[in-house]
Amino acid sequence: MTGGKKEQILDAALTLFTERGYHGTSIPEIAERAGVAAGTIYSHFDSKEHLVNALYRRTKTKMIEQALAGLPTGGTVRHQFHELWTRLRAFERAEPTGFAFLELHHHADYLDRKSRALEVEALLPIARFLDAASRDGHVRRVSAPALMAMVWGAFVGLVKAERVGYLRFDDALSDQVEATLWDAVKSK
Amino acid sequence: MTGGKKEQILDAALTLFTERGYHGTSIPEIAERAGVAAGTIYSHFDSKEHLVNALYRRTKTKMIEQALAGLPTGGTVRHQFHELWTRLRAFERAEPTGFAFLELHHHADYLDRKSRALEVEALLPIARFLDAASRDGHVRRVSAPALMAMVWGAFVGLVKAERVGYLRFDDALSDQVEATLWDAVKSK
DNA sequence: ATTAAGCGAATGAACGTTCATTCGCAAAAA
DNA sequence: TTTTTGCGAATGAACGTTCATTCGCTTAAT
Repeated sequence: MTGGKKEQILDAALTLFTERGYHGTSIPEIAERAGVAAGTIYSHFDSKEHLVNALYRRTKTKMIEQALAGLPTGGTVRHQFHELWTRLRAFERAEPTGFAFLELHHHADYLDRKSRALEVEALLPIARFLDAASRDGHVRRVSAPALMAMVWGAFVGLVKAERVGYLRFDDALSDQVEATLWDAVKSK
Repeated sequence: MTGGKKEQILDAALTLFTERGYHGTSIPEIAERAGVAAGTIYSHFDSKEHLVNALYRRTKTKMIEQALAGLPTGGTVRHQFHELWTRLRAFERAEPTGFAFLELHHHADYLDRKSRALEVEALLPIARFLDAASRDGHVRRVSAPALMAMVWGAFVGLVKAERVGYLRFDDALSDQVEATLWDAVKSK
């Protein structure tokens, strides 16, 4: 079976790209951490650029499946928001390095067309949710992209603050912040 | 005079480090963009690492002076928040590349002790503002670091969304978002 | 005439990538 | 059963390139 080593390489690359960035990580370093020879990486990926794109797609797809796809369309808008928030946080808890990797490599210029297409696909469920909520007058009269950027930005801000040691993003804080942001977003 | 070329080098480095990252930018590239020889960079900075630290400090100091230092301590808390928001946005408008550079290089491992000390110094005025507001019961009973991370994160989220073309962060939107965030933060 | 500033070719280390070779194992031959 | 053959996966030394940094020289200033 060939899957074993390929996964090892992707896992090693995830850690190193997240810690030191794409250009700050060398192929020999990835090979060493993965426990394979440098040449082996090239029997699984055409180039360093193909590797980072494969990793980006694997990680982003996981996030879409676990956090964004199949959000409930029924129930109250508040409940839908709760579901989105909870799943997003669950994904970040389960895959903190993956989440950080996606943030760090967002719109990087070595991402190819296929990877960029995934970015848009990820935003679609949120955009649909906000559009529906806006149409029904449940959220503030602020443009959907702006609300999205605010809420997403706040979430990322909290995750980064935790990573740097400024706070602990535990369940209690998550509930408080969710309530705070909903208060900000909901129509008055 | 030596200042002319030094500034040119710093300006070139700011643009390139922001566009391609620290490891993605070479010294010869910086030299070419600055219109100086590669060797000249080394008569102004000991190394690439010293250069990025000098640039970080120059940029962060500007942001502290223009946006964070000397915030009003009198007046209503709402007015203080308005002042903070307005100055932050003014700085980002005046120096978009500088703002992006600081975001990108936040807590990077090639920053030295002096540079990291500036990060804390930058946060002090905001922390003081939030502590005072919290003591007087004007803001939500959520920890100050969490409120800070949320508001800062939302701001950064909007700036990033604009850079990528998802929205236009104009005065009207800025006012709407400021009001929205204050609504979220203020005590109920 | 002396000094300082700037230059850019030169340097060695490290990079991404290649490729001749080896390895481990399953199927075929004995 | 034991041996041989064949093959894809894995290896790591070696390649050309690019990197950060140095240094002997030229130019300009005093």
